[in-house]
Amino acid sequence: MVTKTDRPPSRAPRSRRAEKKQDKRERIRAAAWELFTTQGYAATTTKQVAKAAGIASGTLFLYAKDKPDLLCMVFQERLQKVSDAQLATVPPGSSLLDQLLWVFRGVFDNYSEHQALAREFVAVFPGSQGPNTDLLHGTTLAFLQGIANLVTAAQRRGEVAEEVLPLQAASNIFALYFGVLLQWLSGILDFDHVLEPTLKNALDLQLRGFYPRGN
Amino acid sequence: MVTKTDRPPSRAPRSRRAEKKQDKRERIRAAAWELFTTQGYAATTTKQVAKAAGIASGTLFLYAKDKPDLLCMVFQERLQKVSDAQLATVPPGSSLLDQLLWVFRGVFDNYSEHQALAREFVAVFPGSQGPNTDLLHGTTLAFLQGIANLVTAAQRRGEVAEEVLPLQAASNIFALYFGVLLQWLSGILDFDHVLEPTLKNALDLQLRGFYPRGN
DNA sequence: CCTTAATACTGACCGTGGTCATTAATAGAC
DNA sequence: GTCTATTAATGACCACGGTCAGTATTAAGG
Repeated sequence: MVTKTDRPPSRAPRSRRAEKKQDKRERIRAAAWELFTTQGYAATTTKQVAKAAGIASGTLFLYAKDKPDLLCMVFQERLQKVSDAQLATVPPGSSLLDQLLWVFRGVFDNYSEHQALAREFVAVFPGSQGPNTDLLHGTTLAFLQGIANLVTAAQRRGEVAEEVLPLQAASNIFALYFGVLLQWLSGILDFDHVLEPTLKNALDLQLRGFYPRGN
Repeated sequence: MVTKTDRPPSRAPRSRRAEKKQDKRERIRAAAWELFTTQGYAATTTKQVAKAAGIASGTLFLYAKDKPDLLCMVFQERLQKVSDAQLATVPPGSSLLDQLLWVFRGVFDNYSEHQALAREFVAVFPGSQGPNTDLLHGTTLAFLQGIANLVTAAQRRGEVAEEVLPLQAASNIFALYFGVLLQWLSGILDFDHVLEPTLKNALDLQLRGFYPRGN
């Protein structure tokens, strides 16, 4: 019998260690999500998360720099998924505005499922650091690129002027989205008004600048 | 002698209490600023601030809800001043873009004088609550209105289309400014590039949408 | 197999922000 | 002035996030 544990890690180092580490990561993420959503972020102690994940209290901080970074870990995965899902299913025939609203609707809906936690997240994210926060920044960048791609496509359709730089446009759009997100989660804005008048109006005014000049 | 402590607080209740309270507020603000700027926000304990202000540790939390709110207290005053100063001295003959850059230059310069602390501030501000944070929100609103006024003036000059809503415009502009601020203080952006290419480009693209449509 | 180096995990420990029962100060009524 | 009600200030106290010296686990070489 030559089989069984034959190929020692040919390239992908599925070493015992790496496997266990990945396992723990997942357990931590799951435990944090569960506790944060049921008890709230502030009311959950890091030691509770550690215990629920089956690790010692100090071990947690080998996987997240601190509590904020832990929260980012949880959201990184969710945002990654939504962002990919929405960008992949953009209605092809629609205007750029409608496509953007489609994308952001997905994101906002995702946040709204756990509004309290989302609130903590946006409160914490701008000042957060650490490996998971870095991951999240990467996700955000990919999202930005996705929006830029929508702009490029709109240019091909002649819907947007050639001289508009797609990434610059995406950056502006993202800033508007983020501003509305902050307003909503600070309680200044009600969820019912987020997408429909508020974000739409903001984007409308920005997109005015995209159209080919009326010559 | 009918003088001396004659008028009992006719309207403005300059009661002994209110006076002392105001005094303490100032002492706390001064102490916090001094310690935060010299030692850093994280390295300064609330008890240090209390001691430097000449009050007991617990008293501090009668004037600020928590440490973040204390930081907001410090910045509220500074931002109020800069914002007023810049809005009051806007170059009258310039384009809207130049006026906006004038205003934001003042704000950015102000932040850059204490970059490390500014960083902590923007990290903490979005999630902050409490009386001082509320004050700061008021200041921000006034600033927004100031920008809206610039837009209105530009409309009178025919530089901006009539159908653009000044407050909507101000809101979009502010979102762009805030985005750049976050980028800078997260280290993504160098200060030398903040105003000149980055913010200017963002505003340029937004202002395109303001101009009266061609023809 | 054994040995050694490297990596991962542990949990007692510490300083902090923030609370709250208690005490002090002030305002107003008489 | 004295008494009482209200508001402000105090600081001992506590739970938490985060650290780190010590221990266990795994990988690699012989």
